[in-house]
Amino acid sequence: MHDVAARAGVSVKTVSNVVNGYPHIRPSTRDRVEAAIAELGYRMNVTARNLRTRRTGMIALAVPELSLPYFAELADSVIRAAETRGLTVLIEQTSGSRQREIDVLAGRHRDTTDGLIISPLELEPDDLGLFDVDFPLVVLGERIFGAPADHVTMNNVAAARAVTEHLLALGRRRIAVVGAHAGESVGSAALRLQGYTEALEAAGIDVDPALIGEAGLWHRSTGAETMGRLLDSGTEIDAVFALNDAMALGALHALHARDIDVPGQIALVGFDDVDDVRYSVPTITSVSPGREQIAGSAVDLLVARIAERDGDERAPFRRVVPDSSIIGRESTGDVPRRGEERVVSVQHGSTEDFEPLPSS
Amino acid sequence: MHDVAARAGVSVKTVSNVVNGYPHIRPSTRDRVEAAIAELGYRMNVTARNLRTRRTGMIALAVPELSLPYFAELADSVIRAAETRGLTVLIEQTSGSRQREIDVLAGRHRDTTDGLIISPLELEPDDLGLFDVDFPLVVLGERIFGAPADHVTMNNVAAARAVTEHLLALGRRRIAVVGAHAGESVGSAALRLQGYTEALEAAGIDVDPALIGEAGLWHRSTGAETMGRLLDSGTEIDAVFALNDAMALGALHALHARDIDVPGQIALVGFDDVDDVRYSVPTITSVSPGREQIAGSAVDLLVARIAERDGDERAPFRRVVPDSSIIGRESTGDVPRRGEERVVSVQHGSTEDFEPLPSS
DNA sequence: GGCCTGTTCTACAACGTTGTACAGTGGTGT
DNA sequence: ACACCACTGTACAACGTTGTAGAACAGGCC
Repeated sequence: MHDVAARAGVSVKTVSNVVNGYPHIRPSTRDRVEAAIAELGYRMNVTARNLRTRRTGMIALAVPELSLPYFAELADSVIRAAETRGLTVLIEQTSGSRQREIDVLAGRHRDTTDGLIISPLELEPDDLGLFDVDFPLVVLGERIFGAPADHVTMNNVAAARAVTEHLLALGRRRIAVVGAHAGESVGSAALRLQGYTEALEAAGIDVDPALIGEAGLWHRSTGAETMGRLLDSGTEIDAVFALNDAMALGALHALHARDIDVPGQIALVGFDDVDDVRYSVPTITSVSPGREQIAGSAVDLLVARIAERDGDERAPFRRVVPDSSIIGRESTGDVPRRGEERVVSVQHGSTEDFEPLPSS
Repeated sequence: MHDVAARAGVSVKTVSNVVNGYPHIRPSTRDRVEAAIAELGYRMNVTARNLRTRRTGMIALAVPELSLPYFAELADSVIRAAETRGLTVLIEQTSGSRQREIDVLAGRHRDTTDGLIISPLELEPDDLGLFDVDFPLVVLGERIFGAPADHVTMNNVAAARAVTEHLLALGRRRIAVVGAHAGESVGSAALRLQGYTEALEAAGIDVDPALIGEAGLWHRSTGAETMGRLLDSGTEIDAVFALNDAMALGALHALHARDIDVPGQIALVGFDDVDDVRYSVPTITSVSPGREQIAGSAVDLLVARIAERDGDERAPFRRVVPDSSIIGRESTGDVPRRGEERVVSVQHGSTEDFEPLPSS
């Protein structure tokens, strides 16, 4: 920058002003500076600017694992959303490690990023205090409610209820669940199970514990195992609600291994609407939680908090729930021809302010 | 850092030395400094250090899209490999845009990262000049050979040949290909097709153009379409070699839609060994290109180049080809029981120095 | 003419580290 | 007794940018 200034016959600060688009610059000066920049092939040193301005133009995204399709697609969406707002994304894999999630919240990337979007998998309501950080933060997911940070979450209960109602409407009565977490009252598992329960109760059907299949990690393998256990138990089953798509794919695998026809004998529904379920055999009906909206809202909320950083006004914490919808496919016999799909129902989202819960 | 120094009664530089583990420090001094750090809750400003040292501890990874499972899994592996070496990874999605790949090579993240690992999808041998950059660079993939940078690539020809030989050994004679790129002489498509051709010729079988299915983008959807076209063409087919797993899954979908039994009527093999093919119905035999090794080698090569930056010695450019193997599964009838898998064959990799090709 | 406002540019001092050069201090070998 | 070395710590000047304050000038208004 010094060299450019010398060559253009102006001060260093003027070069800085030109580069940053400061308006009050005589056109002739601007041209001279730009010419000098071009001739010398000058490029701004981003690190120095970061140091001086205390901004980096990067945000961190902490997700469990990219090898899980849901998070890979989420990361994809967040990166695109950030890009349109001029931000770069740094991805941190927490790998199902509680300590890694704590590290990230403790500000592992505080200096190199302007803010953090985290999708916690291991932290619990008891850890609410950890979310009281001094940098812009947006929380994703259903594990943590009431943290002192903006929150983007899915329409879990409503969507799960709609899924169950849909299966009931199709005449299914013995609806198994794959992926329950016994004893949990928060998290996707609990909320989706709640929707399931509500739908059954509304229909006057008792929840049969024999139909509730546990699965700790929500992977394809655990989905297959859990489905296998349910089938081997001898319980009568005519439909399966897998609490996410990975498990639905695993469950499908287990059903296939036992020569059970889907949807002929057993109907199957997943959750997340990842790309995979559109190409499995048969294709799987799933809940589309509004991934683009989740990513877009998360980035927007974070950008707003980053902008807020300079002043001293703090907007109230905000919770965003995007619209979700059930995409009917072959596994529920919802489509006339193979490969087709149709929106079976839509659950409307919402946006609201909330008060953080006190942390212990 | 000033405050810490004052509190500990030492100079700022001494604090710096303590933080950076400089050995010649009296234990008592070290203790005082560490106590002061703890009391004040001091944390080093990474940006300032980056500016001063011209190192960031971050590397960039440029891949087409995270929503493609192969790249999501690759990113996962690279992140883990980098982590064990104390590096953080910045992911750049090039989204199948030529311009984005050029931007990254032009040094979009030059200041914020210490080096770049790029997996080009759009750049061609004509663009070789773009790879002559002044920062540490490692190239992945089969599109670019001879660039002035270290290169990690798969054992494409050998693996494809082995796949084809395996299908021949199983008695298949009408082996279709899904995903060919007509007219290309570089890239995964050309190399894998070459392996296919070599195997057929070695077996004294003519290559039938009617069996070669084109597919531009290697997605599930294109795999399904291409498979559909091949089947509708009426050509006799008893095996399919999909040039990647995404297309294999799409092809499986198309086969299922026509009630064709796999492997009864048609055997199916993919390439990449992504997690998906272990849970499809049936499970799909695939080439495992050694993803962990690719990621590990790429990071190692980059780390070596980064270390080289200070001195003026330059090691010759290096090409690493990891071992690959064929994992036999249900789609080729290679396993006795459902869900099992076995290594059908292994192709050994190599490491060699090479001279870059002249760029036009 | 004097005052004010707006434009254009500059000088200086940060931002928070680390590299360099050097100054003590104490021990060792001759 | 002296030179020499290893250890321990310090002062200063960078790294490359931007915020701040203000100078110089022009034009408009009373």
